[in-house]
Amino acid sequence: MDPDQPSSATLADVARRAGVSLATASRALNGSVGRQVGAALRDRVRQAAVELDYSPNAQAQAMARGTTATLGLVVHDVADPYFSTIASGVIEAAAERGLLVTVASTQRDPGAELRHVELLRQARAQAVVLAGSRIDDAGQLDTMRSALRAFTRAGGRVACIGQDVLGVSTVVVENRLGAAALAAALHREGHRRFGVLAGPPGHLTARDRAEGFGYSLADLGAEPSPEHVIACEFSRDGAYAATAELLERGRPALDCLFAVTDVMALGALAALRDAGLRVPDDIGVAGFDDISSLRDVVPGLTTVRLPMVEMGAQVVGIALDGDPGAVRRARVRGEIVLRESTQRPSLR
Amino acid sequence: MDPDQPSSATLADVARRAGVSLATASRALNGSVGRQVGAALRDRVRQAAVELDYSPNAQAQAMARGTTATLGLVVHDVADPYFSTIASGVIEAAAERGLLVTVASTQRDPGAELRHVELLRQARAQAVVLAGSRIDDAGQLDTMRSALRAFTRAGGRVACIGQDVLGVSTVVVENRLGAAALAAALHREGHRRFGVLAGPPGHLTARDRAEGFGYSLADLGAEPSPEHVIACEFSRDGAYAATAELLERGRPALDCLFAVTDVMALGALAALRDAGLRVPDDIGVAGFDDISSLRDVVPGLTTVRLPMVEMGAQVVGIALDGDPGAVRRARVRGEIVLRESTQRPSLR
DNA sequence: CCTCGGTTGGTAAGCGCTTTCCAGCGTAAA
DNA sequence: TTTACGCTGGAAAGCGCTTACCAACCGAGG
Repeated sequence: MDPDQPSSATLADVARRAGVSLATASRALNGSVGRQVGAALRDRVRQAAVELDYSPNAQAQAMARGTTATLGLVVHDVADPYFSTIASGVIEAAAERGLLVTVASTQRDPGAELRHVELLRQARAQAVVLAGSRIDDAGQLDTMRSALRAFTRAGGRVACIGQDVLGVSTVVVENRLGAAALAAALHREGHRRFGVLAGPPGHLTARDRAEGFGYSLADLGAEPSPEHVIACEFSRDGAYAATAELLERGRPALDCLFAVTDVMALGALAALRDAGLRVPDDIGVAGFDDISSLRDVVPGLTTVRLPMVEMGAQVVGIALDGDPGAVRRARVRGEIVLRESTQRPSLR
Repeated sequence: MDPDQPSSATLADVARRAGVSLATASRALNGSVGRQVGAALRDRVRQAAVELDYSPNAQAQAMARGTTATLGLVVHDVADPYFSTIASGVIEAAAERGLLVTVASTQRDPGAELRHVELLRQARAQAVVLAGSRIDDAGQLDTMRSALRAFTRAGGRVACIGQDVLGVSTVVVENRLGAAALAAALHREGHRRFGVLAGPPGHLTARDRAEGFGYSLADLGAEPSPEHVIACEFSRDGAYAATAELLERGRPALDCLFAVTDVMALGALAALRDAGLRVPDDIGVAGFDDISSLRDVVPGLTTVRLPMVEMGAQVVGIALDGDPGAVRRARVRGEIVLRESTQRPSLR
């Protein structure tokens, strides 16, 4: 209790004060399995612990027990509502299991992602959860695979949300199906001429969504023309720029623009607005994800709803439950949400 | 390298393989200060480490060194863009210092907040950062104060973002000033009759903003009438309900509605829209925070911009730098951002 | 040639816990 | 009464590192 000695009481202090052995103190406070401590001693130990304001050293416990109470979450960007919502689900599910979550935000830098997996290995996290699209780059995928293998070899568990390309347990997001269903729904509403803000070329999530959308339209005989499928950065600004460029190349006769994320759709909306086009009257816009804080935008954004909180909770289960070696998979499908942004009066 | 023995190589393994002592291996890999290891031995050790895919056990290092590389962040709700943006700043600044960030989301439960501070103490985190408004409850504040004191007594550092009421280092958000300036700006634009969606009664951030707004208006002779200052939940839905209720009580002759956060302003906008009122033509709406993903909403939301990423970075500095005992303070002011949501044509 | 300071490597003592193993004890079974 | 067994408490061996402290050994200065 010495105020200027910055270190807390140890179990040994507690044991001494309670007049018992270290073993008894440990058992009284953290009750190892199959062992009882006499009521009198137990209370004396607890009392001593309170008096000394004892706080067990989690590092020491981890060492002795050989296991930590940590789960690592690696996302591309916590500030992005998609990831922060997933993080929310992960943190909640982890808390229910008594785990603390270490969050790393890589800003889409594959190197940083790798470094964080290694850091989490050093931290001996029980599991690492990778959220965020993979990139189509064999080298990078390989490096990540071996980093993850090293992690599991050390006894850790791994799971990811997104594409099933790493050979680990995965919450597979049915991006292609969702985008295809969206395309079909829009087609059903009368849209025929589509533009696609397709995101970066190698970005698997972006690609799956763009391709699923395109394939579905092709089946319906309304495949978007290649010059209306444009790559862009995976962000609001990227979509804004791409949309602006599209408009500059002469106003295309499009019914609807599909952006592979809601955030990008927002950028498209802004660009269209700045160009003097009205949505949905002049052109429709659809997104993907159904970010909750964006549900109130006007016009209401047609999108594919992903249960992000549940996905976060689910990936924790997939990572932690079941056989350590087993590779488990869960699939989540998006739900089409049609709102005003695609309700073109002229198509009614 | 035994594949079915799930535990990684230890420093001892590395030392053995390199044919050196534990001490030398440790020094070669993590170079303790003021000690050199001969080049030949050093390389042999590094080589052995690579061959064994050695990964230092962070828990063991923490024990031996007496310090961890962890920072704890406690927020009310990671899914809320305000907090996730702050988290982004915190995580980035922490990463620059080689710290991993453990994020806890309390869902606004003061008990959970307390429990997490205790968990972070057990984890011997270098610092804990508390983001999120305090509640005006002497008992709760006291409990938190003593939890934080216990944390610092154990050698940890503490800082928070928001109100300076816990006696710890704080990034003080000038909510009153910001709200007052916003009120003045709106008054200057011609608004006179204001309504305020004031959030929950004890919520200090909500209160500061609502009061700052009201006081400023009082100075200008335009104090909102008490029945137009309504308490509500600190959420989109809370604001929606409150706005709807306000409208039900007979459509008030208001120029402008001030919601104490952007997210609440969104709820207000939705309620007004559902009631058939146009913004800004029939009534203006202003928020607070300037959430970036909301910058594209239509009508553009007048608000007070808070540099949330910077605040996150700053609170890390405040927590970690300088004298351990010192209580430091930084102040951040909001910047008024006038957009269309308050540009009432009739007031021009 | 001997001593001395500066290096570099090794030995071993922790860091704060958990848990195995053992001893002592009271009670039930024989 | 003796043997056995179930309980409870303690001693001590780690868990995987870091870091005094110590012992060689180097070349340099006396």
